[in-house]
Amino acid sequence: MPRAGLTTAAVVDAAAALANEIGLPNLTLALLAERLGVRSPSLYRHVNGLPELLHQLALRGVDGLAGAMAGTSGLPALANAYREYAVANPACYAASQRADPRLDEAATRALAPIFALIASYGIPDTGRVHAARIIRSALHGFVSLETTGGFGLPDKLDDTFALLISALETGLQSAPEHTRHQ
Amino acid sequence: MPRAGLTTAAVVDAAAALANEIGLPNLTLALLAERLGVRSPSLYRHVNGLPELLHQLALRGVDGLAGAMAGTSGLPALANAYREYAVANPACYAASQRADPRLDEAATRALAPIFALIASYGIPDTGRVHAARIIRSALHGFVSLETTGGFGLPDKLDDTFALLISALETGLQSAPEHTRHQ
DNA sequence: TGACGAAAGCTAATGATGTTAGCTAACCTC
DNA sequence: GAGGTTAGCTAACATCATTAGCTTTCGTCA
Repeated sequence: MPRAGLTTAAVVDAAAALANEIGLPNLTLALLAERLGVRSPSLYRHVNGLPELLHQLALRGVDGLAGAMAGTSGLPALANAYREYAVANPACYAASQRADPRLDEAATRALAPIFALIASYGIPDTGRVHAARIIRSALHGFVSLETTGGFGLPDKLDDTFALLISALETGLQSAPEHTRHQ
Repeated sequence: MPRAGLTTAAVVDAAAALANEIGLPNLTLALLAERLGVRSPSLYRHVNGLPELLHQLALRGVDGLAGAMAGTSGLPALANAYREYAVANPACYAASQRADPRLDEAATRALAPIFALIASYGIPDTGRVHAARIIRSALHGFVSLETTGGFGLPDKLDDTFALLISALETGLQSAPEHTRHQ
């Protein structure tokens, strides 16, 4: 019997692809093993169980998001990069949204482009955390609803997203006055 | 052996309470049965399996959200009602966000207050679907991040939410011009 | 080239879960 | 108080994650 020649990276790759196809909640080690032409206990040579595999997918999601946003400049470019990554990798994106202390470091890195953007808006220090949360809320909310089919008909979603971005820009520019109030 | 005296409503109630405590993904029929002092097969007398139970929770979430928003007037009141319901019932809220054709009717009802609000903003017909999606994105994004612990420290989250609402109002008021473009 | 050791993948087995089938006894009704 | 309905039970099965331990492949080094 020939070997499958798996590696940790190959297993996580396959898991990401499979989860993106069938949805993260439907990802099972049994399915993944079948897809890889292997029995499920064999996966434990490369990945330390399902929770660990999910953590790897989450890491991939956070890093992928960070990489997608890293090169951008301006809110529209950043927002489009965020959305494109999430739509192309819905399972990794979903995995990355689970709270996990081991993700903190990568998450901070992923947030850097957002904070850089905020700084360029001239928002005072005291308002930056708020601004970052607002941007994340808008982007995550839209992307989450889009990838889970939460919007009814996906008609003209691109237009909605463009409007969301411009509303966000307008809203953020009006924010500094408010943030000084607290 | 005395009977537990369960009903469908009691089972769903307990499931909602339990799921709100331990998180929707951790809800299991075995745990629910234990909580109710009953063996898990007995639950099938009242609920047709786990998927059906999750559907009931989703229905509860949608209806609860609709009820919370129904009496409000103005975006801040609507937004606060939305957030309060979701924070108080995180599992039902999470369940309600799964795409499910059987939820469409209730979902449409739940969206009515949002469309009523939008109409009062004087946004033209062509922009209302966009505006509704934008409001849902902002609210769902914030609430989703809050309830899953997605924001790091929950410090001053109330302030962030207030700022999100005012940014949303500002952004929406600037939207009509854009919506006419399409 | 050939032996040796690490480790990839296997089978067997265990415990948790959801689910179905069928039994029994508690309750409601007449 | 008798009889039927049905709530809750036990037994059983399929699927899953996971562990233990065996086998055999493969790289390495004499």
